[in-house]
Amino acid sequence: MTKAPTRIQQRNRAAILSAGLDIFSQYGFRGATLDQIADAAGLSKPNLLYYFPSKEAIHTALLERLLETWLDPLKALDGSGDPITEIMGYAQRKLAMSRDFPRESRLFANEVLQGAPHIEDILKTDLKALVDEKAAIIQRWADEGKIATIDPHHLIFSIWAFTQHYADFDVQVRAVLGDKAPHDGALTFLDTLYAKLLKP
Amino acid sequence: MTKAPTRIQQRNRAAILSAGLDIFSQYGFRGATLDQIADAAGLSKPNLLYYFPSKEAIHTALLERLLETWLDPLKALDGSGDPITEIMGYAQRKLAMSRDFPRESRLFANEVLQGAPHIEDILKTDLKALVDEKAAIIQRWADEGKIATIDPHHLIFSIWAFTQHYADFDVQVRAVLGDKAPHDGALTFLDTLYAKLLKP
DNA sequence: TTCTGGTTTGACCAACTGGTCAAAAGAACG
DNA sequence: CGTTCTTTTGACCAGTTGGTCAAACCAGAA
Repeated sequence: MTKAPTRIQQRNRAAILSAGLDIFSQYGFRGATLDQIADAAGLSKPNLLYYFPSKEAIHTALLERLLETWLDPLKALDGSGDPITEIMGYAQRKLAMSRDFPRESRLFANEVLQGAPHIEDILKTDLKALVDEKAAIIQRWADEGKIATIDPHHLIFSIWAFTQHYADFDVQVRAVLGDKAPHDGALTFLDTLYAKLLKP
Repeated sequence: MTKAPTRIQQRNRAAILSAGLDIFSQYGFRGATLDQIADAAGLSKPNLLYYFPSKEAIHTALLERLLETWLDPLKALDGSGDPITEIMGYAQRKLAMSRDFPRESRLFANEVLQGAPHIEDILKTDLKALVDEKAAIIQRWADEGKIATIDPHHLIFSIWAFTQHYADFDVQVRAVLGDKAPHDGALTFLDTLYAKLLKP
């Protein structure tokens, strides 16, 4: 039976995960160093390795924690709800995640960009199953004439691409827009875009 | 006066740039190693450093070569052409680049994801100027009633996001779609999407 | 207070990193 | 052939990397 973690353990493990998220999301797995993470967490390197057995363990813990919540917005798409409302709601939730959890989005982007070495299996099983299930719902809505006829998979890709773009390419978006906060305009655009696309 | 490069120089520099593109686009600047690049180029590490003075020099050369052509599709957007045709043509050219030059797309994505340390200035000057210029054209078209009223900057972002998604998140797209070639469906979807969005 | 178990650290290590250099090995050309 | 210039390489280096370990430190229970 595993013992309950002490207060110190909780605090330090949390600090390490937060620091790891900062560093990994910025430099990718191979580009990040334990020294950087330890420094950002306010711990010495040996002390960091007292809480996590290896660099890989930190990265894995982060990815697992991320994947738990990453797919929630799509899971919440309800086949018995109003089609337009459901799909637009999904896109809006995804955009909100991009605004509220940009580091997580970039961690995921880094992982997938580099060939998804740690999560390829999950993508091929869990993610594919979830997407296929929701795509079938969207397809049914199209067949019933409740939304326009479009390819459900590419519809989902377009939502991923557009919403995550504001987190993953943040520097570029800011460089082009200047001071203006990007997310307000993004939300308006997103609403217009999918309203027009989905209208039967 | 600089001498003309020999055949060997041309061949080896090209091999190094191709190998560097492979490695940098997969691991990012910090994650890539000279040994990997040298190995992929079929050269020894000292020999590689005979052609490029440093790791950074290879990376810079790649980014410079990339930026020359990366913005061409947007530059080609013609303010005197037919609005719908011009914008849809731009999106199609971008999607074609994603299909034909996925490594370049991922090199760019890695750079921007990691905060664009080497090209932030270019983004803020050249890229911003180009985007602002084309956004003004699109805004004019909207004001003249030739296309629907939308935010031109976010329209451009959406085109970048959607088209590059197929190169940058290739592993994820393949994991979800299985065997099916993604680009055919993507092109059809893209055409439908922007036709509906832009129709006044 | 002592004892105990969790916590922290300095010193250390082998492997790898980007990069150097002198010397050897090829081309090119008369 | 010999000469000159380009190309390639093995040996090497200092700094960094992920990771280890014994010893020291500390919080709390008895």
